[in-house]
Amino acid sequence: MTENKHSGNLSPEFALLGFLIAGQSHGYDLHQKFTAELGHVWHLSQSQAYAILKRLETRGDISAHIVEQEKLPARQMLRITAQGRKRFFEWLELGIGTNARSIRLEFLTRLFFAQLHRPESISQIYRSQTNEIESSIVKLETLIEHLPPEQVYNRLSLDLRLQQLRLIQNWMAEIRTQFHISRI
Amino acid sequence: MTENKHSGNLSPEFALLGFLIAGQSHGYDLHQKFTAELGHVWHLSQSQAYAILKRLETRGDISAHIVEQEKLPARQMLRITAQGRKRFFEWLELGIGTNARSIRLEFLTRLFFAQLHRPESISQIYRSQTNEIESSIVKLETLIEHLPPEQVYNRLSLDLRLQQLRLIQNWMAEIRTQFHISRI
DNA sequence: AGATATATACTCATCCAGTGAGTATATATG
DNA sequence: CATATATACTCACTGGATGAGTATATATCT
Repeated sequence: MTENKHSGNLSPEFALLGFLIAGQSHGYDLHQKFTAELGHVWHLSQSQAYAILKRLETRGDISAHIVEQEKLPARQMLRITAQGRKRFFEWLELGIGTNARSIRLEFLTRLFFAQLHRPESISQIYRSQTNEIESSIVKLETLIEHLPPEQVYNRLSLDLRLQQLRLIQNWMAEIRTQFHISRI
Repeated sequence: MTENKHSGNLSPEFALLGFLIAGQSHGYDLHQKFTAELGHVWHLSQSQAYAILKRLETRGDISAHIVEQEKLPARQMLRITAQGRKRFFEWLELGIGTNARSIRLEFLTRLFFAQLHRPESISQIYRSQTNEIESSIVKLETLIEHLPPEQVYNRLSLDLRLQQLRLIQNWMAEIRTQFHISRI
C-alpha cells in the first residue's frame, strides 16, 4: 500500500497528447519536443514514445494518416481526436500525484501544459496539488504514529517520505512565487 | 537520462532471495515476511511475488520441490542455490541507487539484509552509498549550472532532485547514528 | 448449528513499461 | 571520399503490476 499504486502513472502518454493539442505532428518530432522540453523531468526513449502513440491510436485518442515523402521515409501524421482532447483536459485538471516522484513528474508536466493551453486554470491545479500533499502528510503522520516500534525499516522509509513531502511543500511555494500564482 | 535507467530496479527480487538465505521457505510465507518487514518500503503484491519467484527459479537462483500436505494445498518449498547466494551478496555489497526513490527502497532493503546476514559490512555499504550520493550531487549541480535558462521545467525538476539528494544526506546521517555506524 | 470471515497456498490472463538493436536514406562535415 | 549525424520508424523480448479466480481449513460470531 505504499508506492506503485498509481491511479495512473501514465503522464508521458498525456504529455504526448499535450503536444498534439498545438497541432498535428509525427512520432519523431514529438519525441524530439518531449526530450527538449521535459527531458529532465521524464526520460522517454524513442521506442517507448512510438509504443505509447500506437496505444493512443488504438484507443482512439489520436488518428494517424500516412504522408509519403519524396526522399525520406514516410511519416505517420498524428492528430488528436475529440476524445483525446477530452481525456487530456480531464487529466490536466483532475490528475494529482501523491508521492515525491509522481509529483515531480506529473505535476511539472501538468504545469507545463496548463501554461500552454489553459493558463487560467493554473491556480486551481496548483491548489488541488497542495491540498493533496497536505492531506497525505497528515495521513503519513498518523501512520507513523501508529507504527509498531519494532518495524525499524518501515519507519525509516515512512520518515523519509514524510520529510520529502515537506520538502516538496517548500519547493511548490517557490513555484507559486515564480509563476505568480495567487493564493486562493 | 534522468530516471528509470536502473541498472536493476530489481530489489524485491533480491529481498526475496535475502529471506531465503535464512533457510528454505515457500511463496506464501515469503510474501508474508516481506510485507511485515518491508511493506512500507516496497509494495509487492502476492501475484508479483510468485511471478518473481518463478523467474528466479528458471534462472537457477532458487530451486523448488513440492511438499504435499494432508489437508491444505501443496507447497512449493524453495531453497536458494549457490548461484543465488552469490548473486545476492554481490547485490548487497555492490548495488547502489542514485535517485531518491531507489535509495529509499534499495538502500533500506540492503541495510535490512546486511544487518541480518553481513553486519560486518554495513559500514562499507553505508559509505559506498553516501559517496554515490555525494558524487551525484556534484553531477547535478554542474548539470543545473549549464542548463540553458529557457528550460524552466527541466530546471525545476533538477532543482527538486538536488534538494531531495541533500535531504537524503541528512536522513542517512541520522541512520548512521541510529545504527552506530562508524565513520570510515 | 449455521453463517461468515480470515488464513493458507497458488495460478492465470492481461496489460503496461522499457530497452536495445535494427532498417533505410539524406545531408553535413572532415 | 569516408564518416557522422539527422530523419523516421519497427521489432523482439523482458520485466512490472494488477485483479480475479481456485480450493480448503480454521476461527469467530450470532
